[in-house]
Amino acid sequence: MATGRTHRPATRSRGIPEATVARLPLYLRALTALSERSVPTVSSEELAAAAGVNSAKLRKDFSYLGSYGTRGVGYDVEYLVYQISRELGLTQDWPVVIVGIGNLGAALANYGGFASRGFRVAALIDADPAMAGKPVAGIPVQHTDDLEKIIEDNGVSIGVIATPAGAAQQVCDRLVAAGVTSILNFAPTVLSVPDGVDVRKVDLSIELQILAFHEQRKAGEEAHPDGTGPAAVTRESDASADQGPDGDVPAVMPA
Amino acid sequence: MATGRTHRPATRSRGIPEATVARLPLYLRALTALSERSVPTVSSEELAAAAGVNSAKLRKDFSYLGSYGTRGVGYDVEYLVYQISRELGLTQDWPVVIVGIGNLGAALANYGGFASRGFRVAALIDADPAMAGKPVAGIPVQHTDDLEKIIEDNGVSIGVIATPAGAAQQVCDRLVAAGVTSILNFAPTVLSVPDGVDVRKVDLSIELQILAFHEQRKAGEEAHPDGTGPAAVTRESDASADQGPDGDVPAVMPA
DNA sequence: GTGTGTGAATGTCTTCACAGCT
DNA sequence: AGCTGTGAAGACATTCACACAC
Repeated sequence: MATGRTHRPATRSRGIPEATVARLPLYLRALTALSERSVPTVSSEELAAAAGVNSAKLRKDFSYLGSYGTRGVGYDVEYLVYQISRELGLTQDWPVVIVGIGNLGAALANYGGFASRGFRVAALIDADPAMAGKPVAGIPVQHTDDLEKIIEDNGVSIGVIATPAGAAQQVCDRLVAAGVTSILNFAPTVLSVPDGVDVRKVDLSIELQILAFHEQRKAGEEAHPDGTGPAAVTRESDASADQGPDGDVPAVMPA
Repeated sequence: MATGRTHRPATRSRGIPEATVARLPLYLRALTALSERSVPTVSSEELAAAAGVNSAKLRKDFSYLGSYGTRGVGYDVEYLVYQISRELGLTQDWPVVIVGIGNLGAALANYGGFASRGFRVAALIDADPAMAGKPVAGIPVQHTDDLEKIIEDNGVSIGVIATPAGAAQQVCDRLVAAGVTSILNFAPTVLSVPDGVDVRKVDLSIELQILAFHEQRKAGEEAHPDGTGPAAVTRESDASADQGPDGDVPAVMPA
């Protein structure tokens, strides 16, 4: 299953921290915008503001890549764009397949940010025979039966799953068996994959739930300017259980 | 990533760790599935496997909510579903507006995972006059001109931005001025918001770039048959997943 | 003077391992 | 005997603050 791995030995000095990797695309976007406006150099302070992080973090992140700045001056925009692109592997072309061409799949297929970042939609795949041949975003949809051939013919190593939850694991298994080693999963399910396959997961529902948590907290705390927040946790007592400011009525929710 | 809140003051002593909050929806989904199969109790080990995390982490997470388990036995499924729902604020109804009804906005409007989790699409808003009145997912699209009125009339506090990048900040400003305090941003741009407004961001392009980074690394190091090679990843990230049992399609993406 | 690069300090998250309850 | 709940240890991430290069 997806979890795993009791042993991950010490990171060799070569590795870039995961948190840093996750921010590189952010910096890259900000730099690209500067590049388009022909801005030659930028300071950590300015770039950090554009990327929405603080400058100390940005400098620390860049320090893992190397010393690409000039003290007293800042960073050369074009040079940094290249270095980050290279580090992320975007100087090469990544063919990608999208499986599941429903509302979401179509939206993804139409997404313009692909080509500009080294990604190319190599194929669209759907299980519905009625979809086969229909062009979406200018690319004809192909049937799931041909999935393996499509992967192999195009040398695809990155797959995007936009199917309903029920189909996701099966699609995933076929993708992996055909040679895909990185998966971006939009289906609301936990995928299990063999070791060495990378899965990232995006789900609207989770994001909204996290927002709801903070939203609820705001509402509950606006009567506590001192920060004493609503009721301390109900340790021990499993009977009473209540803490929210507004006593909500029970009833476990439906699915 | 996602901004937990632009700058949370140091006064956070009673709170649930952000990392834990981000996993609660995951547990909730696994529990909901168990509930539907009428499973009465579950151990931390089993539930952890279903949610794709390890059991120590899960127990620690639950310990922040209270002592809801029974030693030697496990957790009562229904009870936990209720407790987590309440903690996340899902026992109440959250009206949500979606702004920008393009491919992505339509996909979001059609997303089934809303209602099942306490979210209700109160309105769809688009700047294109040609869209006005057209029903998407059974809900008529309204024009941007009426944004403020819609927000106020429906008591909306959560907004979803699915517009092109160029329009996002402006839409955001209007949402915030009208009273929205939580925003889920699908546009590939950094939004600036006043203190007290919570923004989370979902960006397809970033997810793909992170995958490309690891993919490149695998390719570069595949000469390590002894296992010294690249760490098995199976990422979880901060923008992740969830949802209900069958066939919902989540969505995401920038323009 | 200006702004980078980075050790050291601080804070957060995960994992371990076991005491304690059922 | 079994499984939770949690201090303590460890890994990881962020922030501080300043020496150093330009």
